[in-house]
Amino acid sequence: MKADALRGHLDPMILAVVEPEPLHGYAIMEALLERSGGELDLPTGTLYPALRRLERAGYLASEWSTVGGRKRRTYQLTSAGAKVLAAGKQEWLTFRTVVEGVLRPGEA
Amino acid sequence: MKADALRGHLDPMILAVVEPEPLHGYAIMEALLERSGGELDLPTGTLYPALRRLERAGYLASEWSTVGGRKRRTYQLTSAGAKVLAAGKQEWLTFRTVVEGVLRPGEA
DNA sequence: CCTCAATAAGTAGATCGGCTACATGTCGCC
DNA sequence: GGCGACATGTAGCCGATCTACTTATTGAGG
Repeated sequence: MKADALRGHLDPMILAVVEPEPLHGYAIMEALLERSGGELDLPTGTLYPALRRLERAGYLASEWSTVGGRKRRTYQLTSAGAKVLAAGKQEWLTFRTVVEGVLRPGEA
Repeated sequence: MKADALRGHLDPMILAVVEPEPLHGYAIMEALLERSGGELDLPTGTLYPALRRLERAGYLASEWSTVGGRKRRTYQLTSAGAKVLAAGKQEWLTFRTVVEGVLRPGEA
């Protein structure tokens, strides 16, 4: 999967995995990997800046903790983040309709 | 629809609209607009550079003509372009599976 | 004991595609 | 004459994602 296909779609995906329960960065990586069937293996240089961006935007809130001697920063969805996530899901449906309307992917 | 959501998805869409018949730039814009239900209104500053990029890459071939005093550059899909288009359609299906696996868009 | 993989979080800098804004010119209609 | 649709193009900005790097702890295996 090409790198820049992700552009603009990553944010809602991150918000989606922290929706059911707060997770720390590394766990978010693993959750994305699992939910995508192993396709979405984000480099840390993508994920961590993205998390900070989403926190600055007010869509995530973070808290430090220490588990087994390792420091974790756990992120949870804010109410603003929940709204953005819902909007993102709608936008995805629109985007999908647009692409498939143009691509007609059935026509191999 | 956010601007950079298009990243990496525009190329196959352009190739798709010239697949059935060669079209000139302006007609490609209109075709994309129509096939997308009015959602995909590309600025010329996006489309024309993209066309040149696709031609440089060998996926499109162009030819000038004049119709009603207006100069047109008509693009047609090359065989290399057809392969890339087919691959792009497959990649789209993968991408869609990944996003929906993570997003679970049904869960509003 | 030492090394290496996994866990955990981060930064600096490059890349590049789509964007805004601008430039050029024709045609047909009012 | 002027305006909107037709038609093509360039210059330069923006910013999300990437590569490559750094730091640090824990636990397993030799």
